[in-house]
Amino acid sequence: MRLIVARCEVLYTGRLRATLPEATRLLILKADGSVLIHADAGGYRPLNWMTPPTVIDEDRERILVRNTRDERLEIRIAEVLSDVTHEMGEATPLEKDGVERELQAELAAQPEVLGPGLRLVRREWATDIGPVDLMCRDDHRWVAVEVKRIATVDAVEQLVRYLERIRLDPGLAECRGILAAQRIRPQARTLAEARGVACVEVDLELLRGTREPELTLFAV
Amino acid sequence: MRLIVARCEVLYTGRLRATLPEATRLLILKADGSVLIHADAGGYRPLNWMTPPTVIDEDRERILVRNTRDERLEIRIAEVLSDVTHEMGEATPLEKDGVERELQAELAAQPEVLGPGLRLVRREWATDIGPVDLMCRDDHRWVAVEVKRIATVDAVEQLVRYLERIRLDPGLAECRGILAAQRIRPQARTLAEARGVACVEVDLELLRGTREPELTLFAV
DNA sequence: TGGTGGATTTCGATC
DNA sequence: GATCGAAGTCCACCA
Repeated sequence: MRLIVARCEVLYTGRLRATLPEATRLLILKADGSVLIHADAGGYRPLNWMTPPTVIDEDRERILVRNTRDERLEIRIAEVLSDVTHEMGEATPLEKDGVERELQAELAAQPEVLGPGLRLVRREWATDIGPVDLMCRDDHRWVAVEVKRIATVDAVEQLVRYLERIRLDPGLAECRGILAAQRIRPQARTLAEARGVACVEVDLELLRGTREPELTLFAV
Repeated sequence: MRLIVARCEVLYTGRLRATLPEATRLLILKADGSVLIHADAGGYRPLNWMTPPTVIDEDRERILVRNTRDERLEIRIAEVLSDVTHEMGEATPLEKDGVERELQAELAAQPEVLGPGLRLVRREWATDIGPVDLMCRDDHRWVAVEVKRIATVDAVEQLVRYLERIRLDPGLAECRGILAAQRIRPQARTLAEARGVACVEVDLELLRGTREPELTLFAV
């Protein structure tokens, strides 16, 4: 990894055109061909960047980065303040503990929190336009469940599309829908009501807790 | 801006839990409180990060970053290979030339590419659920246009929602819809057809060119 | 401050 | 390779 601190001007053309007037910035050239340009503020996203694969041409005044899709990042160097290279060794991947995925797993394990008597029939129930997250039953009807971390109107419409398809099957014509999410936006709630879809807000921490009662019972 | 190259292990808890096993990485501590952890590969996105506002506690073995929403980034330092600070001065903002925005501007300037006789009435035509990108007319009817860079089924449904609202006005009851995009996904095209919405794929470079014909006529 | 929609979204799974 | 949905999405705009 090469780290350059330099006064520079930057021009990007590709999916859009963008220019950065001359200022001091950090340039990161990664081993895989990634090039990032960071200012000393502005959060986690670079001002400009180019993702691999790239070809990098460099001389004293300019670093030109190109990729295979006609995108072009030109860094015009006015003054180099620092230019160091570090060997970093191999990359170890990030391990994450789900989000929507985990929510879906918890709800699959305890569907009754979505409604009395609800039991799981299948996760990822296939329809011809894609899988519904959970297919369940209660004592009377089939229930299709769409799981989101944050549910917007899009989630409602996604579920409604699935329901349209599911109900084409005579045996599933009475299938109802539940939108389950950690958070349901007001517009989504309104649309869901209009479309006859039920909304359930669920608390992931709580779900985790109810599955391992011994952990919460003896917690201080 | 402070740049630290160190062997370290990282733990994030907040919206999810994530761990990074010990390896050599670049730590960036920005003046505004942003903290980024980058590997020597993997494109423009940090492995872990924290966006401002943050509180940073540091000692020899550990950097602990917290924000106001119970998120927590703990960097356990095994060995510091480099630790430098650079003054970067104030940030000059990135100037960009649209994307969807520019596409919308080009189509507003030459709506006839969307259909014969089409003329612009208003950009950002207000409805009670948000603005339609372009409202036009041809010789017979009103035409609502939704502009996207890439159009998915969501774009079709967004336009259909607008049309529902627009047609409530008796003078606009006959309004038709056009989905205009650089690229229209097959599913979007299918749904658009089912919903009676027209699709037009447009080429931004071509639009730019047709507006400045002298540039293309005399190009080598 | 919260909601909504765009992004050079990126990223991954799946077909 | 194309497509579709999720993301610690982030981010800006607007009420």
